[in-house]
Amino acid sequence: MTTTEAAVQLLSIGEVAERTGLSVHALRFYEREGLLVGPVQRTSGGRRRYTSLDVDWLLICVRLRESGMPLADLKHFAELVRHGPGNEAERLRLLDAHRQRVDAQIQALEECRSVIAWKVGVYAEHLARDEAGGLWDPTA
Amino acid sequence: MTTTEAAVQLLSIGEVAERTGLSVHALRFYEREGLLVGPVQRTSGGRRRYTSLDVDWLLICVRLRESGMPLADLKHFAELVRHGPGNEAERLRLLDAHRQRVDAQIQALEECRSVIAWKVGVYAEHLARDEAGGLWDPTA
DNA sequence: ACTTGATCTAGACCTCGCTCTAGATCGTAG
DNA sequence: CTACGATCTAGAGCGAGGTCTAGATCAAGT
Repeated sequence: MTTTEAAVQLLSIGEVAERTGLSVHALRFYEREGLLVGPVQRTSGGRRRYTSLDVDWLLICVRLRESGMPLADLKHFAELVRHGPGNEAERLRLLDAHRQRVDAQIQALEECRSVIAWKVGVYAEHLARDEAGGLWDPTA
Repeated sequence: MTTTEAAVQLLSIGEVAERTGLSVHALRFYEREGLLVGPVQRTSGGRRRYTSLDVDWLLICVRLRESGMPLADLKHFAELVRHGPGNEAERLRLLDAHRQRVDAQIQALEECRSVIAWKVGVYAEHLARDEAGGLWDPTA
């Protein structure tokens, strides 16, 4: 037990695709675009080997993307992290700003949801009564 | 008081843009794409005049778009409405399916939000203590 | 009549975020 | 050794959803 850590779990691009939900194409694309924190290791033959840290970062990327963060912001965040300690305040600002946007998004969606639900109700009631006249009034 | 209804409120495209938040370009685009329920009236000179029903429909469109409904679905919905009564069941299905997607979206966003909030907390605490070592661990 | 600003049409163009292709190479199983 | 699937690079292509341009016309103020 000297240098050989029991399985440092290096994953192929295909395996990472499975665990992150990103396609292998997207993974290569993200790398090209500078969205990763560090350079991905390679085998002697040139194949990518991802560490679990790489995967963790990608999982965070997935969450941020799902919640609507543009790739440009993600790239900015990755750059901050890449440049190491000293810019945590900016990272915090970036993330917190995004969190606020997510909050706003949730609120907007909830408003939409209630408008839609109300309209669903209108149709449901209409169908229940089987009234065939006087539609269309878009407001009711 | 015979035929002259007191101001049927016909609006120009610019006014409609203001009240819906859509650009005039987008309004013309939506029309071309068949997203409107009826043909928009025109002045003798060829300028569009929107009724308040048109505006109400557009406001609904805006909500549906905001909540992620693709233009194709919106078009489908518009077609159903255009073809008049008799297909309310399908309209209901369409809207209700969308409502379910919105619910799922809200839930997903809430999960993202909590992941982000947690990470914000990590940075905030880190900054509060002013510890400069041992970052980066993407999981913590 | 003249100027100014809003609107008109048709169609080119743009950004975003991937996705796909071609053609070569790697690596493992038989 | 041979196959075969996974991966490699560089770069083209795509779908969604508008946005913008050019050049003409309309309408209102002076």
